[in-house]
Amino acid sequence: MEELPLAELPTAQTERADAASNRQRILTAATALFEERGAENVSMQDVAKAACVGMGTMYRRFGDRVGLTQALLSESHRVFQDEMVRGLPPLGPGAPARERLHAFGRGYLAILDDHAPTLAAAGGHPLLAGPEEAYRMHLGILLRESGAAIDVDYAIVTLMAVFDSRIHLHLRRERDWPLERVQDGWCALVDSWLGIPVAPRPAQADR
Amino acid sequence: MEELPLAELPTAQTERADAASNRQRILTAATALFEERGAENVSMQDVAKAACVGMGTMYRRFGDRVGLTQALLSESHRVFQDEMVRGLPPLGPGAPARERLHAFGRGYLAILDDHAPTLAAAGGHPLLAGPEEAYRMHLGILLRESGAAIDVDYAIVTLMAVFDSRIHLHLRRERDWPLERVQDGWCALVDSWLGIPVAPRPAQADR
DNA sequence: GTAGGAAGCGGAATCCACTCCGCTTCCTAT
DNA sequence: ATAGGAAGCGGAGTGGATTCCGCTTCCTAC
Repeated sequence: MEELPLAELPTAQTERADAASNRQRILTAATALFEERGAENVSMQDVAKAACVGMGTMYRRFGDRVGLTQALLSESHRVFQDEMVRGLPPLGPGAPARERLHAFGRGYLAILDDHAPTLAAAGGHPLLAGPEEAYRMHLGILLRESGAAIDVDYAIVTLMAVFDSRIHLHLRRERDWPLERVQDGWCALVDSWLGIPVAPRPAQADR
Repeated sequence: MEELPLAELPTAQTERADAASNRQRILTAATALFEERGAENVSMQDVAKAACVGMGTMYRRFGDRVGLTQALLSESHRVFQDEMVRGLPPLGPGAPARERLHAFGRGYLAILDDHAPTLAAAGGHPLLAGPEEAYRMHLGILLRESGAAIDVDYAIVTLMAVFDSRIHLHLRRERDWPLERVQDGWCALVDSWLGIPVAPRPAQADR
């Protein structure tokens, strides 16, 4: 079956005890602060101070702000990726490629919807940064499975480009689109790539 | 015919003489520095110093780094937008919507290809920042003209999302895609949205 | 139990984008 | 010509991410 690298939790193992405790302290502090004031009003200093830790520690652990943010989100992603690979259809194996793609998009966008502000404050991009490799792969497998005669890698780019947190926020906040419209749009994009004529507009074909 | 707001050049008129000369000085200095060292190695300070101008002036004039960058590119865009609205087919009026869309994408990507590093250093996004309104509108008109039964606004988002400079750089540099592959991909995306079956892969149907 | 060195730590220093504000320069209306 | 005030100016100041590096703490091998 599919062999995807799950978002790896940095299980201690090679990690020194004090380091592990610091990581935890930082994550806890960051979660609390982000929730309390919104990520865009929290500086790395703030987190360090709240965690009683120096800047060096934060950066040794997480690399940069994007890294910290991703670590914060990794739990959601681990769960989601697990459902993707091992869960029930339509997200998990068993359903036809198109259904799985739709389920994936709706799920991913739902998660993104929760975290877009935090992500936007950090500035990363899903297509480019780290742990989303698994998603690219998943999409690739399903698109190929569907048999459409397309440049699959480019299709993946288009499918993930709209996962940009800034774009998502723009649609949701500036333009006031309901999440469902974004999700429907994404599913329509999938259908386009698969060469499926035109879901005759929301007769609620799926979901 | 189409009524698009061209990228307005800040024609003096209301602008004081000293201000105009400073603007020019800044643009010249920025162009030179960006070319010389690459935009990512040039700070706003550097530009101000080279232009013999204070920071206040730079920011009064251009708002922020994205603004400065856009001003630098505005000439290319003005020309391109003019061709779009008044030029010859297939980019200009006269050709069928699909041809015009393809020509638009190829042209836009060609420009982006020249300026992606500069844009990436500034951090803006075409979908979100300023003068690209005209492009959104243009795409909207053509997509509607084509008669496809789609969520045109969402389609526009997908079409412009891949104009992100970071994504473009990623494809061109990290993945080493030739520009033409990106352009072909974009045209295929258009065709998908238009419900055009599958250009049987590069038999060079258009361009 | 302990020495040694790798891994980790703290926080000051650096680099930058962007803001603030008192001073200066245009340009227009007299 | 020229006064008045709006528009513009410079550059120090602010806040935040990220880096640097000398010091400390683990933990392993004896």
